[in-house]
Amino acid sequence: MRPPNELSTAFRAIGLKVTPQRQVLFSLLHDHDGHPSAESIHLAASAVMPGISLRTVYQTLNDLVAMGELQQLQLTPGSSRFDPNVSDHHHLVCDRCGDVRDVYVGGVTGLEVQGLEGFSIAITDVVFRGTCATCLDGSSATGTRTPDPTRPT
Amino acid sequence: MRPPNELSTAFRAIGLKVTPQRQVLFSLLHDHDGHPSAESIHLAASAVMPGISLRTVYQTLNDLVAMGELQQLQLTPGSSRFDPNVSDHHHLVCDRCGDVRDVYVGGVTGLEVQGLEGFSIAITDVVFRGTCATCLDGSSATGTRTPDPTRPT
DNA sequence: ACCGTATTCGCAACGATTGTTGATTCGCAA
DNA sequence: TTGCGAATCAACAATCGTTGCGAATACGGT
Repeated sequence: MRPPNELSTAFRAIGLKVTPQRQVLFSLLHDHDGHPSAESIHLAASAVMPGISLRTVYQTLNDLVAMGELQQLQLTPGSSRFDPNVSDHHHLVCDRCGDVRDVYVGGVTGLEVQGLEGFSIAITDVVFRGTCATCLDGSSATGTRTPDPTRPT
Repeated sequence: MRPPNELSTAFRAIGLKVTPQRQVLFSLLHDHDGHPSAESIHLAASAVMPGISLRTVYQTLNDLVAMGELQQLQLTPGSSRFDPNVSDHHHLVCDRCGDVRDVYVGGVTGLEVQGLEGFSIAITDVVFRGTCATCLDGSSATGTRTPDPTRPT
């Protein structure tokens, strides 16, 4: 994501207004290197600007996604996550704790794809799923993901 | 996915029962080469067995996923899709019509990943996003995806 | 055939996200 | 500086996809 001041200009350029709420979000997202959900962004924004509406957060996130300043990720069932990093990178997803991290991957353009049949590729997303170092250490100590309670163990 | 008779055996082997509803789903999914949502599976099942509950469809889909007979995909916001093809393949997603197709990709193991830091990779998913041949032809003729109605054109 | 237990179904509930409406405020171009 | 249109908020309601719950039913090992 571009820095707040550039985003302000970009917003104005397409007829969107730069409100205090949006500025708070700009700055929060710009300084964020994780993959927050809308809910957690709202939480963080509320700390800085009490009373900011969740509705407003969604609105602005959608605008940023539409402008290509933010990437919306669907890595797990449930909520979307938003990635302020729009450079050419990919993702690591921990099956245990649900954590998401960025990785840089070489050789993506060298993938041999069979069966394209006229499909025009715009973006290639690579997602590695497995277990993160933290979860490997504690081995089930730090995991937040709960197992299926409907089936016996 | 394995054929219905093998699935029946597998279900019994782990203490799950083989009901008429499940047999319908087994056969429907086995003969399916697409990426149906739970809803559309329920629709197809209803044609064969009127009155089958959506709840039951979800239950069985979850069981199949847990057994590794079915792959659950999160490719777009909204509903999950289920892929009866569990062989080593990847996906093509059309941004316009939302269609999903299987592709076979070579060179995945040759990807150079930087920043793993102890992360243990279990699965690598590659998703190509772009425009399918059908949507390229008609160019907006066949697309089902609707643009954002809240913003002027 | 019997019986325990899984399964079914319908409905309610849930989390995530969007629509609505109306009053109020506020950004920003002219 | 002024005026218009946009944005916000509050307060809900609504939607979508999915799961929890409880009573009735049926599978399948013995």
